[in-house]
Amino acid sequence: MNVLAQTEETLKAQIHTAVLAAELATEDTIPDIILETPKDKAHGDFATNIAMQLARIAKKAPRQIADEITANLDKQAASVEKIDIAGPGFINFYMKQDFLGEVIETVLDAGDAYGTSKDGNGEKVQVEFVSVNPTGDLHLGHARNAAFGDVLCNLFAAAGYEVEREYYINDAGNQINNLGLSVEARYLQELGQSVDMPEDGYHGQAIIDIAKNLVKEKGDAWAEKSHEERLDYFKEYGLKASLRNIENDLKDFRVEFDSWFSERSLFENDQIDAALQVLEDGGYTYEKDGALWFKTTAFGDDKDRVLIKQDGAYTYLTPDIAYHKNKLDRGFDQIINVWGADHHGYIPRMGAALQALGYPVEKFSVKIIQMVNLFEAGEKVKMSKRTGKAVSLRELMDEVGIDAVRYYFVARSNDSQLDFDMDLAKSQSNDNPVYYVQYAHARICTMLEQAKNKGFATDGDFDASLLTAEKELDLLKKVGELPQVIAEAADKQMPHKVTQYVFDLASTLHSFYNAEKVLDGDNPERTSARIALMKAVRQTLANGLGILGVNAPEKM
RNA sequence: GUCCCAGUAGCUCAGCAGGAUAGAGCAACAGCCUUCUAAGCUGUGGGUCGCAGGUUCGAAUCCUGCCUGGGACGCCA
Repeated sequence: MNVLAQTEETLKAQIHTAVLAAELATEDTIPDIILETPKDKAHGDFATNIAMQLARIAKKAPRQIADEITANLDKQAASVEKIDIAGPGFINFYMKQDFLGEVIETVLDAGDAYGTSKDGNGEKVQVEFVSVNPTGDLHLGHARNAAFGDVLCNLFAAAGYEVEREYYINDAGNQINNLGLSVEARYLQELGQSVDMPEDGYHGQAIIDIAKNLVKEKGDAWAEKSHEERLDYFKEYGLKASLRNIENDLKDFRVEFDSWFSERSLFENDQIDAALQVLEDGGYTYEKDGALWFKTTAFGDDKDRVLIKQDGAYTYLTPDIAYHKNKLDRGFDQIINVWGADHHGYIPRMGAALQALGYPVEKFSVKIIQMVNLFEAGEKVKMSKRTGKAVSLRELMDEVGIDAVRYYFVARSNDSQLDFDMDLAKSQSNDNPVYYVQYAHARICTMLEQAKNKGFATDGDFDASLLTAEKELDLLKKVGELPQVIAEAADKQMPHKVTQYVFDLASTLHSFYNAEKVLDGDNPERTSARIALMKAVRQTLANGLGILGVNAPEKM
């Protein structure tokens, strides 16, 4: 299945055996053999630093150790052509030329499944992301969260985890009241009344649109009703409309959730009181100043947190504790939350809660997505809920394009802040690296089309050993890396590794394309091999882009 | 004051479970289209890896302290 990994495993095992045979270490003292792919091709196909690591154990000079290892290595069994000892004691392995020969067949046989693995062992992972309050449009920052979360889930799925995407709907808090008030104000304004927006109102365009719709559907019927009656209705109406907008926007952004979890359902099922009871029974709560407190300091938090306020209402934390309890009770091996940087301070108290409830805290983790800074006309735009001034996901999709936005947001580490230059994204969208990658895919598709038109066989047998040009070997090696890239990106939860990989592969393809001709009537056998190579690269690019949720076009 | 993230080329960022001369894109400069898509390729220039210590055969990577920028420290959500 995974040619490269198999080759590496065999080589590692042979090195292991050689070290023992040379009596440089024992089964107990031998370190893990680490193989790396040298950055410089002059250093071979694989390299290991084992000789340096053994220096202490064997009490010999690294280069001497390296000599002894190579003398004891079964080159034949490891498919090694040549060995060099270099630098301070690196052992460089040059593999027999055909070690990459099976790559193409492996890729073509696996098709869309190439790159996937079973590393995750079917472990059940749940990722909760976006979870924006249903009080307006999704904006720039949410888009980053959505792209990251979605690609992370794709990665988990590809790496053999069982993954579920969940959106937590905050439909029970104060903000729903504010939503109702905001819709009410906009509604009355639509009807020509001069009404101020509430202090904590939501000023975005989304609420205005909702109010317009209300007027269209119901006319001024609700202006006559009592404020209380109206508010009740507007809250529900606003909530439903907002959720519909959010779901639509996300769907168009190619993000679909398996589960939408309502905060209210926790109230309705008494799950909050149940969670509180467990905390109380554990002796983790106390009353002070007319409020109920949670001793999060017992688990390393800065200060204790209020669970029930003086006025008898829950704080935000309380239902959230019940929510996370609910998640773990659903039997996930891992629950991952994707949060904005402004929520990072919330992690210790959530961790505290889960510990107090008796869950292993390792099952819970949070990925923090750093802020997105918006630049327009060279100036940083301050985003604020109050003014509603922010670029929405919808605008981004319309003006920049879905592929470009998704790619852009997962091109960087989630730990780094991100500058988003709206003018650049709009005006120079052709400079976006996503097109570079897509172009590589389209280029291959054109070649394959040409091959058909010119009468070359595109499905026949081929001899992979004819692929000996430097650029061909580069491509084979790169293509062979995908399974490890996906496995590592999933394991480290770093989607941007895939973005980088796909870019590198595209670069290798473009370089090959400019150096070698694929369709050559004078050399039909090599042409067949190259066509097969192109098909493998195309598949690999498509699979990588698939993980990113970016289209792989056949023409550009 | 405490906590989190970042500080690497002119700009935006990779690299950080320690390893060989620190990489890419953009920008700059010089080349490459009668030949499968030039949204491409090839080459050149450009770096005290924030600063100072420490750990070791070896540190951009690990530890400590400091500096700078951003974020968080609510009986808001």
